[in-house]
Amino acid sequence: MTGTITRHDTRLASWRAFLQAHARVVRDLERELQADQGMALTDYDVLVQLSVAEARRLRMSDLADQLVLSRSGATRLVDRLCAEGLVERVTCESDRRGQWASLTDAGMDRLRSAAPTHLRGVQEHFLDRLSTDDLASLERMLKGVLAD
Amino acid sequence: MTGTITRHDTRLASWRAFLQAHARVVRDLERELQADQGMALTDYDVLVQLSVAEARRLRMSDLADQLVLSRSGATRLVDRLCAEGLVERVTCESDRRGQWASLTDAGMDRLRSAAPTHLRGVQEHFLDRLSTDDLASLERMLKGVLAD
DNA sequence: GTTTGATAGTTGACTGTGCAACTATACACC
DNA sequence: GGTGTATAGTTGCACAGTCAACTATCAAAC
Repeated sequence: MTGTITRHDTRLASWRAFLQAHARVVRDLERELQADQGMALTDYDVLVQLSVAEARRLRMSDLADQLVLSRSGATRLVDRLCAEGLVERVTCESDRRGQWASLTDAGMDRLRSAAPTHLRGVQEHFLDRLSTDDLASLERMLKGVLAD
Repeated sequence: MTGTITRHDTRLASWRAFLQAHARVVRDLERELQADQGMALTDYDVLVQLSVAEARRLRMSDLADQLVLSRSGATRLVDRLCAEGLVERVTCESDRRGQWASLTDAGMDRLRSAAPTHLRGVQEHFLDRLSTDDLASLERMLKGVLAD
């Protein structure tokens, strides 16, 4: 669009802040969730995605897309959660190649009990540091980054 | 600060956009840098950090902090870069426990040759999708998130 | 109905990263 | 000067995630 930038372009400061803020906040949330709930952040994310999905289930590929994870990554993640009884696999009737990852009641309970820790963290490390207006513009900007 | 939030708080949309935007952009940059330059994004980040540091060197712990990486992670990362000749370890004279990770000339060259690919990606996937004003507010907001 | 190409998901081999435990050095205090 | 505590960095071990190769199924073309 504009000409090529150099390593000293001042706009890169925003990019670096973006990277660092993400890394720090996620690292802290990860540690807190692990310490208080013995749960990995990715596992939590799966439960959230399934909990808001239609019929509390998602095709493996859609889950992978939501989590920005490779398909094999999704396979193994769901493997682990199945072993814990939080998720179950259901073969898709209309497309026999496919699998639903479906949230069990135990999974829903686990999500409910882990949520307070996680949400408190998100609030403390992220939301409370931004004004309501800021949060709105942030959402708008990042949706622009995500577009197409 | 404000009362505890629930999983349905509307402010969480900003948080989710933040997570997804980060994951998508970083995944794309990672793939492009790997494909075009055979280099991992983390490796690139090390070279950048060292290149802008005083005397082009950084103590292991400071490097770990900059990269938001564990100390063992930094050790192994520097191990790999030393093996490639892009970085070298220098024992710190004033504190014999310490090590400097120091950018070699080869490392500087490698950075210079990889930069165009990376910067083009950052521009395309991130910078060009935001206005100059947006980038400024973004930087301000994220520095607030990083504060203290 | 068979062939051809695309898609869904899993598996094997490998890599990167974290935590906990460890070694070595520094610093403070008696 | 010796003792105790903190800090810098590395290593063992475990585990999560990626890419490439594979199997099974679907859909289209003929």
